[in-house]
Amino acid sequence: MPTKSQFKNIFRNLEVGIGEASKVTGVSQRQLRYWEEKGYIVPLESDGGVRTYSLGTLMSIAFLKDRLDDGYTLATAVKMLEEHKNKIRILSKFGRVMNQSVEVEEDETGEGGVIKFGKVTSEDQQEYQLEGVINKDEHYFRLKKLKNNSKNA
DNA sequence: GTTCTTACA
DNA sequence: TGTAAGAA
Repeated sequence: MPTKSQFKNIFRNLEVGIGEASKVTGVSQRQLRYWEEKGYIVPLESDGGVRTYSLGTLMSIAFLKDRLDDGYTLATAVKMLEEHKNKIRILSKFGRVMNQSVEVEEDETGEGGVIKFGKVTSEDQQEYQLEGVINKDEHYFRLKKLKNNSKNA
C-alpha cells in the first residue's frame, strides 16, 4: 500500500501541460487561459511562462467542466467549486481517520457494501453499532443494537 | 512539435 | 469562444 508521503509526492509532483490538461478534461486551451485570467484556476507557472497544472488543479478543472455541462454558468460553477473544495478538505481529513478505525464489508455485487463506523451510545446508555449502507441505488445509515443495557425494570 | 500572446470574427 | 498569425 502506498504510504502517506507517496500520496503527497504524487499529488505534488504530477504536473501536466495545457495540452494534456485540455485533452483529459475536455476544456479548450482557450478556456483554460481565460479561467486563469479570471483567477478561477492557478497554474504552477514554471519556466518560460509555460503553464503547468497540478493534479489538484486538474480536478478543479474537471469539476468546473462538469457543472458547465450541467448548464450552470461559469460564475456559479466557480462558487460551487469553492464550496466543494472546503467540503472535501474536511471530508478527506475525516476519511483518513476513518480508514484506520472503520471496517468495510463488500456486498455480493462488489459495487456496494456496509461500513461499520463503530459504537455509539444513546442517552439511556443503550449501545449501537453505526453502519452505513451503500449499493447501486440507495445509501443510508442504520443503527444496530449491540446489547440491552436498559436500566429500566 | 507545443505553447504563448494578441487580434479578429 | 474558436481560430489564426508570428514568436519563443
